[in-house]
Amino acid sequence: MRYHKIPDETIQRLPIYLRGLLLSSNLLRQNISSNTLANILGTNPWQIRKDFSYFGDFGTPGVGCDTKKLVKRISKILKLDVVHRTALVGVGNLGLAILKFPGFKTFGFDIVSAFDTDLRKIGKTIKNIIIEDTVKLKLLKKRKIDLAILAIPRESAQKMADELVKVGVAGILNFSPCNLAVPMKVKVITIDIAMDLARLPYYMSAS
Amino acid sequence: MRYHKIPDETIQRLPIYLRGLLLSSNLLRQNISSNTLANILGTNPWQIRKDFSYFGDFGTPGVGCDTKKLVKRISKILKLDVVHRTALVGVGNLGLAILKFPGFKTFGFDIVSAFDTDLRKIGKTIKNIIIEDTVKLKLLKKRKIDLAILAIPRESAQKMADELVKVGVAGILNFSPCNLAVPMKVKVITIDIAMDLARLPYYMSAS
DNA sequence: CTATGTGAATTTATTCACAGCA
DNA sequence: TGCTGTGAATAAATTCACATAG
Repeated sequence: MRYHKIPDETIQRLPIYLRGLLLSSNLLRQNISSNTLANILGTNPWQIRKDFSYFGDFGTPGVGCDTKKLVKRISKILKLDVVHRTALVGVGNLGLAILKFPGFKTFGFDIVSAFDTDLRKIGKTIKNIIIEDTVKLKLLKKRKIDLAILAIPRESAQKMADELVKVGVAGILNFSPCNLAVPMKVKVITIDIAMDLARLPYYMSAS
Repeated sequence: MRYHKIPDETIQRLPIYLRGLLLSSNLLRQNISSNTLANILGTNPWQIRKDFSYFGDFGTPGVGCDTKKLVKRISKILKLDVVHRTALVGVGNLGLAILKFPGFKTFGFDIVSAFDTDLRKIGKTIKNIIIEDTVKLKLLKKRKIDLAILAIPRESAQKMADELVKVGVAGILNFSPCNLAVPMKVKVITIDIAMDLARLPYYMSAS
């Protein structure tokens, strides 16, 4: 099954695998078995083997998979093998947390611009990035930024998304609790923290 | 199909439906059709109707579904019909954002305690909540808090999760980029922002 | 003897299409 | 006529079980 379309669910899991592999390779492990990886991630080995089977052989039976090779291959599939110049829109508490979070760089995301509407914030510098006025959003095109993180209140989210689309952004990570209507060619992934929290009680044992 | 186990995927979607319904009822709409709701949320009507069919009749053919009734029913299923006393562990940038975010209350989550290890933060008050030392985590039991939001660096996440389990927490919303090993009876939902961002480039059109 | 890779079997979810009700 | 609710049809994902390779 070497030549096969990778299912969407597999794509969803690849970043998790990548995380586990990087964690493991930090420990200077050269090879890893599906069992070990499953343990680290809290999944099962079959799933991992099946997922990997969609894009080629890595494993040596009896030994495991070459960690570095796997990392490279998965990064390539996810297009994380090139640096993605990213803009942050909305430098509130959440925006700040995102701006200061070191974990993005690991996966090739470089936040190079930050925007806000608040005059008190505009002009300030955080992590070597000057916060600029959102009216200057068209700078994104010049700066070759095609990815944006949207961390603003719901009320203005759709409007700002429209602006981002206009200046040529191809992907948006949206933290506003709402659906964003965008052209088909633009991909939006929404993280709605309250929604994830809202799933918890259902699964919690009666207390 | 009135008496039927609700599939997991449906449970995952219920909070989204709830969000849409609340949004819609804010507009003083009494009834809503699966088509309208699908438009708001960016899904399709069949899915919604199918999902709703697992737990009873709401709709009036030709008219739509009673918004209020639906909200009540979904809230009940997700156990969001009671207030959940919640603790925040880790008051960094992300923790602050969470603490100040008003959206949790809508779904019945009341953040009543906050903890940190940083001596400079302990004792400070934010939103009427005094930040306490994590060594006092056992207070959770006394305060009848069974739900925790964990917003701390990965290095200490597992250790803190162990503590939380010890003091009787039944659910954890985990923002650390790692799997948490917990007893089966405890439910963990992990939000790994970098992981979600890492899925974006794959879906972005070649730029 | 251990761990991979994958067809086949099973389970689960999505989509369709339409009967039936207001 | 418009919209619901749901069996049936389709599609997809997960799990199993085992042949195979080091």
